[in-house]
Amino acid sequence: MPVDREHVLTEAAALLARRATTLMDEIARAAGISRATLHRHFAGRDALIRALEEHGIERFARAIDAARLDEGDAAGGLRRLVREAEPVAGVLAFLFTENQLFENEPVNAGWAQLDARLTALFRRGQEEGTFRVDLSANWLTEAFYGLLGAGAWAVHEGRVARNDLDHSIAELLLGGIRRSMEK
Amino acid sequence: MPVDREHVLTEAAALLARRATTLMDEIARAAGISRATLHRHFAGRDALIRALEEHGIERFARAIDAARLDEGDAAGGLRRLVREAEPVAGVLAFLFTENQLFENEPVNAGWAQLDARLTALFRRGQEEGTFRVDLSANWLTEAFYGLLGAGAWAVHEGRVARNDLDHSIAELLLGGIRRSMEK
DNA sequence: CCCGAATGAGACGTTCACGTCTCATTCAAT
DNA sequence: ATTGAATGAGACGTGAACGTCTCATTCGGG
Repeated sequence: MPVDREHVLTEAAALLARRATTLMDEIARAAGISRATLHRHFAGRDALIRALEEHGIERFARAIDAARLDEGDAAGGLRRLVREAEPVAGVLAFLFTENQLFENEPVNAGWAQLDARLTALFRRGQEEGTFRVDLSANWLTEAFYGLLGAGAWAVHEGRVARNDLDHSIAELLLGGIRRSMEK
Repeated sequence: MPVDREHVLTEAAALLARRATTLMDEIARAAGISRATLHRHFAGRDALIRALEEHGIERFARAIDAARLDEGDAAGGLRRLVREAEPVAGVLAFLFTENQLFENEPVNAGWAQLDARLTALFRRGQEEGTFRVDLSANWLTEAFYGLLGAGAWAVHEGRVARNDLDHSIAELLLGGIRRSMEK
């Protein structure tokens, strides 16, 4: 059967996110293929990482598109974003935690653009008066990545049900831990 | 001059959190010592990682103690915890993101205990009625680590001022992004 | 001032994962 | 059934980082 490139990248991201030194052999086995085949599809470890970056950035960009951040109120956009980005969370977690990889790389540009779109969403919410202004849009962007990564990991470890993930992330981000009267 | 063990560990954590494959030589240089001296103080790379785990767990345990999680309401405890844990955030970020290191390790026990203390705090808040119950205490614990790590990273990258970090983390966790009427 | 301890610089051998290659086997399409 | 492509299993050489060691130098206490 032909190798499912998408599947390989997903498995690789899940492993690499939590142990950047994961062996090529382990990645191959996790993806259900042999090390030889892994090398046939990705020229080497570096090429695999690059593919991971490209793949993650592209999928996340599509998720942002699908979330239609400009429509409706900012909170709704954020909820849609969480839902759309959830399948990419594992890859994003890897790129986010290990993103010193980009140093002096052109890939950086693509990443910065995605950051900018997120930041714009938060800024819009602040300007519309629905998001608090004592937390900077930059920080909210970072927090988004952090929570998404933590969520992906929690699901992977079985501490959170995958079905609850969207709700757990979006609600914590929007409403916080404290019980609120206005809901 | 004598080697400042604490300083070496802090620098090592900062580098390793971003790139787990950081060379021993780079760690040594970042700490301002030679590779030879680094090896004189830590038997090897593994020993350095172990020391990092031990050090991080111990410092975080002290932070939890200092936060007096049992006193007052849960929200206050969480605020104090964020403040006390902030100096350890860099080390914790490394341990949290790279914590597949513990597999089948006794160190795991120490971690589990810290986790339990955090989870207990969130559960207490839920039982007292001040924390929402639609987000599990386990998830809140994971989210705490995620946000702390993201915060440490954001400060390191200059996207958030260190002075704002406590407030940024604690307020986002407690109140969320959405502007609330009840404050 | 002297002496011991600690450090820096660098050389050296070893280890281990990587990347390449070969060969047998399986799979899919015709 | 046949053929070509893709895969799995495994061997092999290479390279880079590691850990150890030596020697000169510096630092700090007596």
